[in-house]
Amino acid sequence: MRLSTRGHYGLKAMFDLAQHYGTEPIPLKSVAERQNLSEHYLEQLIARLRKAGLVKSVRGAQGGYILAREPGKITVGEIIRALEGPIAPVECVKEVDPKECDQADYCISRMVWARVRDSIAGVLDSISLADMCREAAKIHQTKSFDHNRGGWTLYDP
Amino acid sequence: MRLSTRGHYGLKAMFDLAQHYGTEPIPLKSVAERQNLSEHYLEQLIARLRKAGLVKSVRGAQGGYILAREPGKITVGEIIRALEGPIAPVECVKEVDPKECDQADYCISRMVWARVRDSIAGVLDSISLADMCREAAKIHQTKSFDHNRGGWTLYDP
DNA sequence: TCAATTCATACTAAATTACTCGGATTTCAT
DNA sequence: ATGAAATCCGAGTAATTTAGTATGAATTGA
Repeated sequence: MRLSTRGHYGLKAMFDLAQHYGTEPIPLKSVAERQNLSEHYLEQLIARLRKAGLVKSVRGAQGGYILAREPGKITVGEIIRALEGPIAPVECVKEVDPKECDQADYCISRMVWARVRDSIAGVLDSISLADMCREAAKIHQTKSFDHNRGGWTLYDP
Repeated sequence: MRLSTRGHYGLKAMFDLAQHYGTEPIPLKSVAERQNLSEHYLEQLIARLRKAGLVKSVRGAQGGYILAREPGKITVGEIIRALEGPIAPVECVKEVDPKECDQADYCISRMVWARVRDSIAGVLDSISLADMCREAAKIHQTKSFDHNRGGWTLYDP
């Protein structure tokens, strides 16, 4: 029940783009460095995301990638589906074009997997990139608690 | 986000044993036939289930397998963990012994996967083999609705 | 014009999957 | 006792997937 690195790394990259949303295009190189990923591998992942219409590219020098929509309007579910295909613990309960076996309508285990699929999709579709950014901001605040002063410090990059 | 056939087939086999619970030991051969699975492959899967204490074996002629506990006391979650290992969409949120990366405590995508893991575990741990048997009985009833008589027929094997 | 970038395709080593195969061992039934 | 029915065990293997790397062409701002 594992995600491949495609979904894992791809989400990291999209989160990185979300954190820089509203500025210039972000080159993959910097995404790869910040998230500690292979740039060449990321290229392949972002190609899928581009084809799915989740990011836009700007070619040439000073080019890079920007989210195709604002972070609040892109869900983790869309990202994962673009990278890994339809959510499905087993083939016969794929969200689109399921390959049903001949016992499909009385196969009980199939119902279990359909429930798992719905539960996964429910979580992924309920989280947007904006949610992740908010979470990151919250954590950053916590981490900058100043133990010497015994109080909160302002984040000032 | 796929389950391997281990979990998929293994659950089918356990469900089959559950439907025959309380009788003689069930040989793998018959399980394999009913569930349409390779007997040799099932042997490997059931070995894991036995080592996990979920089934008991009876060796020799007229031998076979029986559930180690009644179907109501065995959850799908236990079965899947025995066959596939700890539930974890990504390594860093494994239920036991997670391999955390150095950014573990401020990695936001990690939190997403932890929520997915909990959601999957929640579903799997909430379904017992007895639940599946009840579901099967319900469906069988529905399927034997007699459209000619316009009423329900009794199941009489 | 050059350096930074995206874009596209092909290749590959390693791991995993989904089995098969062969045989040893145990035990019931006759 | 013997044979058939079973579990048990470990090795082997073809196909697929994974997680990249390699190479180079095309695009574009400074």
